[in-house]
Amino acid sequence: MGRAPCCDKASVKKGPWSPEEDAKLKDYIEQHGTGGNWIALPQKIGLKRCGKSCRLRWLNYLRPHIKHGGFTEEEDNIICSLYINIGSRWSIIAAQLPGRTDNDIKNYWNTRLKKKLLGKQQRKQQEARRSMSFQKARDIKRQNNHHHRDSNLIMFPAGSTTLDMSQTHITSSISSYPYYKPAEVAGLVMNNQDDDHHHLKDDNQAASVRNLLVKLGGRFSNDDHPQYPQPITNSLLYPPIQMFTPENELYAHYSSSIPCFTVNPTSTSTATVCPHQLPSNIEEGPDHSDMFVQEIENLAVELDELPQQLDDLESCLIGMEMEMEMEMVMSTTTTGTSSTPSAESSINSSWGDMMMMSNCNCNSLVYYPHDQIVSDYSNLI
DNA sequence: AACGTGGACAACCGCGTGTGC
DNA sequence: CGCACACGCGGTTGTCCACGT
Repeated sequence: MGRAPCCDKASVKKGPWSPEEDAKLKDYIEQHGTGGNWIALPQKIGLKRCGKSCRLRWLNYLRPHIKHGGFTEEEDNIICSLYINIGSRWSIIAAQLPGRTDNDIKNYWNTRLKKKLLGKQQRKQQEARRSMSFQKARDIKRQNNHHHRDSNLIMFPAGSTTLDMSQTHITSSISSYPYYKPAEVAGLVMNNQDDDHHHLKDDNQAASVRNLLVKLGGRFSNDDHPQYPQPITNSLLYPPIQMFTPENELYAHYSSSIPCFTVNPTSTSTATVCPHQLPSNIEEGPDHSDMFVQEIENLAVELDELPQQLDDLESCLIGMEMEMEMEMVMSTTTTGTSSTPSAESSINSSWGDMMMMSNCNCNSLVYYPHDQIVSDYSNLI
């Protein structure tokens, strides 16, 4: 049992409207109105059209004061702004633009505006990445120092060695730097209006993003470290003052750092994704397929830029190693004590091989071995 | 000139919602 | 309350046309 059809499909005409049909419909409605019943209207006029089709034709084309094409810059801005805040609710967006129909705006968005916006974002991202790649590595070091002051814990990769830095007597000479936030670097932290639409979709979006990242080979810091139990869904979304949609957040983090990504700069949960971990068969959810394709394309762009960024990071890491060694020497000299052999060994063997990623709440830091990333990238190309 | 391709736009379809009985 | 019906919305598909080969 399906839904009853609104009209006899066999006897109604489909396809483009002829000028004669337009004239009939327009004349009738201008003289008599719609009569409050679109289904009965075509029979009254003698049109072999479905009532819904008549309504659509009138609303989108024949109605007075309808504008077609020629969207202004101001209209573009309004559409973009509203889309970012309320999503694809075209009728609401159209209500803010006199003379524009929802169908028109929808088509305009899908065919032009979306591409225009993405192009702007990508250019912005590339500029931000280039100017920040060097600064990023320095911030990493500073963040580690900051983290040291806060929790005295550093989480290491494979084997998950946990150092209690309070026992190592290593003091930081840099103590006043703010935490590194990838999304701020990317310039994509956007102000968000308090909007029900997002609150309604928050949990689903968070779950979708998390699943997507996991499918991409990502993992969450609290997956490995259950000693830091963290709520996943809400932690991806707050504070609510910051914009969160799968599109811009994924875009921001896939594009803002290599080769690991953070889901949300303010989250207590960190996801890291390496391009080499892309599985061969990805099953994305139907609701994010467009976004997913876009992210894959973004990753391809990222891969092109990896060599230069790896060079930059390598240079920084060498500097960081030297600084670290000097700090240890100075600390040993000034305090007359040294770190425990095991801790010192872990530092020396791991520090230079790390690619770091951040967690702004500093519950844990997640690292990827530098050699592995270089090796995997070489295999990829 | 013929053909293929992609973009832009128009129209359709299915489903959720509101309303009257 | 439940049902039937019409409306409205958003996603999808179809059609036309410009452009490149």
